[in-house]
Order: sequence, then C-alpha cells, then structure tokens
Amino acid sequence: MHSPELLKGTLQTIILKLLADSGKMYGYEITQRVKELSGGMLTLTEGALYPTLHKLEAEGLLSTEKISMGKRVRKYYLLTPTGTNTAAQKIEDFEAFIATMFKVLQIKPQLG
Amino acid sequence: MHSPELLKGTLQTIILKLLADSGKMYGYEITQRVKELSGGMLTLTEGALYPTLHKLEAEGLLSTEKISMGKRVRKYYLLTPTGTNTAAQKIEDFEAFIATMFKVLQIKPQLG
DNA sequence: TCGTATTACATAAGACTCTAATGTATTAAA
DNA sequence: TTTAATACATTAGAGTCTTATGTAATACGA
Repeated sequence: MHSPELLKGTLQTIILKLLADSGKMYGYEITQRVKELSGGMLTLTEGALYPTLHKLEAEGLLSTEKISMGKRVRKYYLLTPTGTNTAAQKIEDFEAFIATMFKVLQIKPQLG
Repeated sequence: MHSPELLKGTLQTIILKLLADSGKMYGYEITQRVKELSGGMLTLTEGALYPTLHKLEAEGLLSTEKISMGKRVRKYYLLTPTGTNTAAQKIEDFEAFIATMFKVLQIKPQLG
C-alpha cells in the first residue's frame, strides 16, 4: 500500500471476515489470501498478524486447532459464536466509516 | 464513530481536502465543518487536530495567516502548491485503499 | 547435495497517530 | 453573572502498526 497508515484499524475486520467466509484458516494462509484478494496491493506483516490473532483469541473471538503436517504444526483459527457476531459488526462499522468519509471528503464511491 | 481506530491515517486527508475545497480555514472551523459534513458521526479532537496542522505546516503543505478578530487571533491555514498536490494524491490514495478493502472484504460499495 | 526460497510459527523495540485530560483566554447568551 | 461556545495549545498514555530478528521444516533447482 502507498499509505500503510490507512490500514490501521482494519486488520481485525479483515481477519474476522476471511474466517467468516472460509471457516478456518492458519496465519500464513491469511497473509497469502489477503495478498491474492488485493492483487498484491496489501501485505500483512507477521509482526501485525500474529499479535492480533493472539489478541482476538484471548478476547474469545477466535478458537484454535493445531494440526500436524508431518513434523510441522499448523495452527488453525476459527470464529467463536461471539467472533461471528463481532465479524458482522465490524463489517457494518467499516461500511459506516466509509459512508462517513465519503460525506466528509465529498467524494463518491467508484464502481467497477 | 463507533470505531475510532478506523479514523487513523485519514486525518491529514480530511484536512487537506477541506482546505482544497474552502481555500482557507482555521482550526476550530475545521472541527465544526467535519461535524457538520459527517452529520455528527465524526468529531475531531483538538489533541489530534492541532499537532497535525502544525506538522503539515512544518512539512510545507500548509501556510498560515493570523487574523485579529477583536482581541482574539484566528489562525487560518492555506494549502501551499505542494499541499495542493498532496491533497489530490491523498484522495487518490484513499480511494485506492477503499477499492482494495472492498476486494479483500469481498463486499460492495453501498450507494445513496 | 547444497544452498535458496518458501512455508510457518513467533517476539520485541520503536515509530506513529490518536484519545483524554488539561490549560488559557475571549466572546456570546441566558 | 455564570455558563456555553469560540479558539488556541500541550502532554501523558494507549493502541496499532513496521522493521528486525529468531527458529525450524520443506521444497526446489543447480
């Protein structure tokens, strides 16, 4: 991203939405999915991702499953019922934020 | 705003765009204009606004004019040529950010 | 088979941006 | 006359990120 500051506050929303859509994902998978969906415009750094995943788990929004892949252990994250509600709420908040920003900046959403 | 974290990174964009549209404004006027345009959803705190104005001035994006209103002194901020360019760039960055977020979140802009 | 890239987890220091609190002073309105 | 609004400003602290670093398994090409 040209303006990484804009990303602030959106990381939790992104994680929760991806998990809501995909059921369960592990950390590295999330970074790859974001890169793919954004067409390479957005890259999640591990220093941001893992602390956020741990925080969301500590808050009861996510639960984890460890799956052994040979000698390697993958840690899958899943939404809890609370996490599912929060995911929906975060999406709404984001949409409201965008609508407000369009008003304040007096610009219109671009389609396509 | 329900999610004040989302505002992070957008303050400079808001200030520069308002000045681009209005020619010149003073700090308090900016807070009122944002409140008005957002329908009360967004309130700029002075602790965020003034340091940002000073920073933008120090970076050469804004210049100032002090106007005496009786015993009170208003400090008007204006875009420099560089500031005008940066304002346009920040709007573009914001629009690109929104487009990317819609892709990543797999949602669509709401019209109206 | 040896080195490099990728996969996969994680932490820590520091930067940056904001909120909340506080401060000063003028002016308008009740 | 006292409260609200106007108008400037600073500071401590919180929160969220980037950058750097670390460990280790696996895949791939030379």
